[in-house]
Amino acid sequence: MPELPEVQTIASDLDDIVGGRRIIQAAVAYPKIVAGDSRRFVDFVSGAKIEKVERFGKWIRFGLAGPAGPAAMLAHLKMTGQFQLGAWPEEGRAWPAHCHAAFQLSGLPPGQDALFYRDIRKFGRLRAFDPGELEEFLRALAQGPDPLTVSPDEFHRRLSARRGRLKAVLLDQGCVSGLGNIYVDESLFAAGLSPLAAADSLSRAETDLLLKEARRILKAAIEARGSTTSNYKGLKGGGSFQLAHQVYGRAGEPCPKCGAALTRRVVAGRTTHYCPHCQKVSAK
DNA sequence: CCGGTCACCTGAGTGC
DNA sequence: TGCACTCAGGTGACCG
Repeated sequence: MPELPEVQTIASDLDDIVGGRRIIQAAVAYPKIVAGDSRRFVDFVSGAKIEKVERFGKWIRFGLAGPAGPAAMLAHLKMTGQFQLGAWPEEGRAWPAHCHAAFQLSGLPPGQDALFYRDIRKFGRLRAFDPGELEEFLRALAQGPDPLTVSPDEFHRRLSARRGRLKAVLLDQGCVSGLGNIYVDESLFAAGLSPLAAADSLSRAETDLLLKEARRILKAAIEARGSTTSNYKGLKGGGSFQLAHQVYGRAGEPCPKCGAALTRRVVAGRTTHYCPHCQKVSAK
């Protein structure tokens, strides 16, 4: 579900609401939602203090201080993952619908004392790490730099090193991390570049423009708390950036720049929205 | 290295 | 109403 702006919103809401609290106890209702052994996961996080919550690509990282020393919990929401507050489910009490893990937290009012991980499609995963494991996991993950902070030099270098289509390369989290289907389509439209262009065909001026437009869009989307098109919401509510989408979900409507009908077709296995008239394959 | 397809799951929307 | 079918913001495995 969520891409960089939505994950950023969720992580920031989490940091406000659960940062500094202790995990009194934890429970897992659907063990597959946890990577590895779910009882070890519960043992690992129980009693730990949540130091801070941050976005890392499309991952959410909970920094933990536990009895066994510093550690972390990572969450990936995939398509439909969410966090929400509710009442800690005592033994035998029903869980809220589609909730698969729960964390009872210190210092919250009764009835709102538990953080739930909810995920309709169950694609998301939670995982807990000690410091060594985390380092190894992040190394294996080999996630690319964040588009909000990558330098124009490095962005150009990374695109130039790849022979795939622009759409596929921007979706690859090993190239840059955080972009997904919506924001790739919106960024390519803003930069006037075709999703079908070869990534290594772009001039330096074109990669500079693409990065500049992607950042402008991502920042505006973060301001708007992300895009809500079906069921995304942060702990403090959903976002409104879907109202600013220029091409995503607008196939058949006139292009905001030239008036030609916007197209949709599958590129890199994903539904792709673009203007066939003003998104060019590169002038290099 | 690259692209295409499927798998992982459930629910919403559409057309008959 | 019901059923069949398609689609969804992600990613990883597999195949040619």
